[in-house]
Parts: sequence; C-alpha cells; structure tokens
Amino acid sequence: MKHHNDRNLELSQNQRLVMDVLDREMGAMSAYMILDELRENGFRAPLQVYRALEKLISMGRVHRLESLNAFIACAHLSCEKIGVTAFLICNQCERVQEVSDDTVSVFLQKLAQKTDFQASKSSIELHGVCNACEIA
Amino acid sequence: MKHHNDRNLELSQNQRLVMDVLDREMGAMSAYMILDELRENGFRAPLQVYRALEKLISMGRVHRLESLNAFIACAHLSCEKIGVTAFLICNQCERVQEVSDDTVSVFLQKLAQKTDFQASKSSIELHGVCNACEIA
DNA sequence: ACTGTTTGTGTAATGTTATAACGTCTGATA
DNA sequence: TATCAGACGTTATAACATTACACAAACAGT
Repeated sequence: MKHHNDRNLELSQNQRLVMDVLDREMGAMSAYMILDELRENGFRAPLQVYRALEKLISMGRVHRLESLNAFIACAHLSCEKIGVTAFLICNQCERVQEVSDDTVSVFLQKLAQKTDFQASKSSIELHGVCNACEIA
Repeated sequence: MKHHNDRNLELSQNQRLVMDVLDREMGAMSAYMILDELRENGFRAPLQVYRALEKLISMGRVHRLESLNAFIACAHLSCEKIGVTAFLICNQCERVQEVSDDTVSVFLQKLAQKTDFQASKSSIELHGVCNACEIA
C-alpha cells in the first residue's frame, strides 16, 4: 500500500514503532501496553511512548479514547477530520468503531446553535455491544 | 428547598459530605481535590472519596467527566436520565453546561440505527469557549 | 562554515488518578 | 441471636501521565 508507506516516511523512528504497534492491534491500547510491546525495540520509559503519541495524535493518525485512557489507530487512512468523530466501543470484543459522518457533524452543529457554544475539541464515546457480538 | 434536603437523607455521612462539596463548586473537581476539601472533616484516603462518588454516580446525582478525570454535581435536581447527557466544558471559566435534550437523544438514536450499536453508556464531552466567555 | 532554532531522543524522578485487600462496625431481618 | 448487606477506615499498590534536565541530529539564514 503505497499511500501508507509514504506517510510513514514522515515519521521518526519512535513514532513509526508506536504507529506500527497500534496498526497491528484491533482494539485500543494503553500507553503502558504499547511500552511493553516496544521494550524489545529499546523502549524503556513511558515518555518515549507519550511523546510519539502526542505527535501522532496531532497528525490525526491516532485517537485518544478518554473513557479508556487508551489510544487507537485512526481507522481512516487520512483522517484530517479531527474532532468530529464518535467512537463506538464494544464491551465484549473490545473493538472500536469510528464514526465520522453527517450524524455526528449535524449533531455538533445543532448543539452549537442551541447553546452558543463553539466546540474546539470533542470526545464522543459510546459503550455497549456491537452488532457482531449481539447476534453471536 | 425541601426536595433537596429529603434527598440528602438517603445519603450516608461520607456521601453527603462529598455531595455538599460538589454542590458548592461551579466546575468539576478531581477526587483528590475533593479529598483535600474534606480532610478537616476527617477524610484521610482516596477510597473514602471514590466510594462515595461511586454511589452518587449510580444515583445520578454526580457525573464523571472522562476527559477531565473529574466529577461534577448533576445540574438537574433529579437526573434519572443517566447516559443521555452532553457536557459543554468551557476552557476559560471552567464551567460545565449539561445538555440533555432532544438534540442529544435523537443523535444517539440515529447513530444506533445507522450502526446497529446499542449503547448502554455514553460520554459526550465538548471543549471550547462558552457564550459568556466569548462575548467578554 | 557558524550560529541559532526546531525536533527528536534518553533518563530519572515525580505527580496524579484509581483500586486491591484487609478488617471493623452497625443496622435490618429472618 | 445469627447473619447478611452496606458503609467505613487503613495500608499498600497499581495504572496513567508529566516535569526537568541533558544531548544530538536536521535545517535555515547569515
């Protein structure tokens, strides 16, 4: 996948290592889980992970899930839509679905209208059971 | 306010102390801020706060703000609408507006329709600048 | 080539948030 | 009166995150 590799050239070594770990994982990972995965690659301290995450988040390639204190690779190859995403977190399989469509943006618009509150950052996280787990 | 006092009779000593501290505060408070406020009342350990909070949250009288790791008194005297609230958090004055109207519930419904995901718990938190601070 | 700036890195120490594992006490109820 | 549930107290520890300091590579402008 050319696109993908190109993008990783923009990353420093540590950033790429963290990105790769998150890309391999289905669900969200805590910073310390990531650290443990990368010890064999020379990581020794939490800060190495947190610094890489900070950059990746600012690039929109990783999202932070506030309700889990955890991090997940952006599902969209190129997510510049920072701040307009809702996360559906399955309690059973722990997979996270990322929704960033009209439903979400319209909601934020309406809310802004009603309340005169202009949001600069949003965190919309729903916990429940996903479709796949429901029918299983 | 009779209603209010009646409700506090349902609370244990520690629960009432924690509730009172949160009621007095405009913004959200971390568990450790609450602990410090209550040292003069004999509180010594985080668990005393966390246990009270757990109960108060289950009663719908306190909400947890995931994006702040903090807690806030429910703005509605009687909030049984657990899980259908959006929080608008002002970066400047740190006040939190609690919105639980159609806008929010319709959004959750639509999202559920589109995704076949039935949410059991929601955390909708927006950060920005409130109307009052905007015009100031 | 030199200088300053930005960005990334490594390490140690510390700060902040939350829970586990004990044991005790009290009040309701069978 | 036996016992069960709920609240309480205490110590220790787990889990998550940042501050502070030092060094190195990449790069822009003079």
